[in-house]
Amino acid sequence: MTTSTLVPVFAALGDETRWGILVALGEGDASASALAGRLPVTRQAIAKHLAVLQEVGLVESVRVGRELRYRVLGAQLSEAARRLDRIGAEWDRRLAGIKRIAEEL
Amino acid sequence: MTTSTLVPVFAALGDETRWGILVALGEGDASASALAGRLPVTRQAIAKHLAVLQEVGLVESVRVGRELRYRVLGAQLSEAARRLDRIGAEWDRRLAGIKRIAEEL
DNA sequence: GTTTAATGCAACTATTCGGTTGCAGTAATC
DNA sequence: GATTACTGCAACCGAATAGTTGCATTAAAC
Repeated sequence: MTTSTLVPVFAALGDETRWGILVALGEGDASASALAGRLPVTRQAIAKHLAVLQEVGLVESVRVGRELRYRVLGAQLSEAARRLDRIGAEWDRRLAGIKRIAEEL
Repeated sequence: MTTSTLVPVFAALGDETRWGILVALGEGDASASALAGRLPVTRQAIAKHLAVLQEVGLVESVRVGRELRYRVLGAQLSEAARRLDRIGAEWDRRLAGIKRIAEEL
């Protein structure tokens, strides 16, 4: 159960502004400047958030002329979801086992 | 797509120590004091983390004599995973749509 | 080539957060 | 009832973080 790379992903997802960015990017790829026009924070704040999101692989960037466009990587979200679900299921299995043992006493 | 209650859950999951607590609780229910014996932080630090985890519904507590035992709620993890997966799939669908439109130009 | 519009970098601030120590309260146990 | 062992609360500290402003840089557009 390697949670090594998983924890930073959740940390990245644990911020409202970053979700605002992800949702905005869901409408289509956009640059930090473009996003700044839609969200109530400065371009620089958004650039920092995008760096965090890119660091954990939730977005990727592509140069288009003089702008840097960002794209959401939905597959990475699904991957994190899959791993989380397996951990949750494992815990339920163990708890069920513990409960069964307790009831047999 | 109500992410309202979801974001704090991810914030809670974005900390290594809290994962340590969750994993330890996976071995069986335990009190903050008991967990302090297994993890490299003080009982009070663990108590704070447990409060965070309980706040977002990832653990629940039960009084047993003079101790407060905590239990992991794996189903909550799975629920969060399910919601995350749906969001990821939705984004992939949108991106595929955008890509298709772009290719048709 | 000058202008324009984007990104990159740096410094600074306020707040949050993870952690600690210390002590008060409370409920079993003997 | 005194002791023991757990929880609860509060103050404090350092580091990280979310945000800002300001300026330098770079590349397109005219």
